[in-house]
Amino acid sequence: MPEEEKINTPTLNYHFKELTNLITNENSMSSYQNILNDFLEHWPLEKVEAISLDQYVDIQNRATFTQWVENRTIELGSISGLFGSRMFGMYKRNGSDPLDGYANDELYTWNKKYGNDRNVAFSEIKKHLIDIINCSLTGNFSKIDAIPIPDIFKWKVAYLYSNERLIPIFQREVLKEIATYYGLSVNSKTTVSAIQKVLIDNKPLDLNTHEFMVELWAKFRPQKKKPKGISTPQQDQGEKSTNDQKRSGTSSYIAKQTHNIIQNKLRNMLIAEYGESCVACEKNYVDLTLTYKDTITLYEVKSDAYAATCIRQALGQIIQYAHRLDPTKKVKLYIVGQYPLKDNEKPYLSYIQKNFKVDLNYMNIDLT
DNA sequence: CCTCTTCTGAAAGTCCGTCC
DNA sequence: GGACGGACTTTCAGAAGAGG
Repeated sequence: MPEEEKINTPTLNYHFKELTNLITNENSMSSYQNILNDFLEHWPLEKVEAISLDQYVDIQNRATFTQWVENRTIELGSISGLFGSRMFGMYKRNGSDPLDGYANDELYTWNKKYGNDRNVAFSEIKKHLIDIINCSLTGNFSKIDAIPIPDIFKWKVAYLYSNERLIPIFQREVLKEIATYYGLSVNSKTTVSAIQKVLIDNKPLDLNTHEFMVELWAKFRPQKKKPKGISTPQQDQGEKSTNDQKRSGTSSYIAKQTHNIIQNKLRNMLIAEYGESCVACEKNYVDLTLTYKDTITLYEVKSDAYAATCIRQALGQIIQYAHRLDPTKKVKLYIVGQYPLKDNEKPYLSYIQKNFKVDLNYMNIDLT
C-alpha cells in the first residue's frame, strides 16, 4: 500500500487521551500513583508466586493478572492492541478456532516453546513471570531481555514492579526513535534494557517517570508526520490558561488553579515593569524567569495557604533550578505564594537567608 | 574457506469481522 | 462505537545454500 502512512490507530489515540486526562484531571482519584499502588496491592510477588491459570488469564474477568496489566493500568502505558492476547504467552479462546502455529487444547492457546501440555506450559510462563518481577524489583533489568515472554507484555510487567525506574513506553519503534534521539545507535541487537537505561539517564530531574513518559510520548508517538521539535520546556509558552492544567505531582485541582492564577498575575506584573522580552514562563521548568540587566531572578510559585509551607515546598526545587544558571550572572530567587509571611513565619525565612549563601526571598501575590 | 544471497520461522504489527 | 480476538502482512535474524 502506498503510503502515506497510516495514522494513529484508535488505540494509540485513546492511549494519549487517557494520559493527558490523567495529567490534567488532578482532582480525580486516579492519579497514576494511585493506579500503580492499586495494582501492587492486588499483585504482590507472593500472590503471583501462587497464581493459578484462571487468575492469570480468563475471559470476561477483569480480576485476572493479564487484565490488570493490560487494561486496568492502561493509563500507566498502554500495551493494548499491540500483539493481541498472544503477548500473554497463553490465552483462553473465546469460542474461536485453534490458532495456527501455536499449541492449542480445547480451551487455551499458547506458544509451543512453553510445552505441549497446558499445565506444563503455564508453569513455564509463571516461572518466567516471577523471574521478570524479581529482576525488576532488584533493578536487574538487563537480565529481563532474555526471558522468553513477548516484549510488549514483559516490559509492562517489569515497569509495574520497577519502583518507577523504567519508562513506561513499550512499542519497539517508539523506543528505538527515542534512543536514537538521545544518541544511542540502535540496531536489531539493541536490547530494551539498554534503551531503557538511556531513557532513565536522560530523565530531567524535575520530572517523575510518568511525566517524562507523557512528554516523550507526545513527542515520539507514532503519527503521520514526525513532529520535529514540539514545544519543549525551554520555550516560553506564553500566558498559561488557568484552565489548562500542566504537569504536576499530587496537587489538587484547586491548588493547580490557584497556582496558575498567581503565576499569570505575577507574569503580567513583571511584564508591566520590565517588558515582555525579559520574562519567560515555564522555561526549564521554572514557573517564571526574569532576566534583567545582569541579574536572573527565578520565581517559584506555590499555592499553599501558608507562606512557610510554600517556602518548604519550593526550596529544594528552586535551588536545583538555580545551580544550572550562568554562573557569571547574579541570581535572585523568589518563592511566591498567595499570602504574606506571618510574624511567626519570618524567623524561618531569616534563618535560611542568614545561613545559606543564596539570595532568596519570599513574596506574595494578593488574589483578592 | 569466505562472502553474499536466499530461505525460513518467529515475532511484531495491521486489519477487520463479531459481539456487546 | 469500542473492545476483542483471530487472520493476514511485514520484518528480521539466523540458517542454509551458492558461488568464487
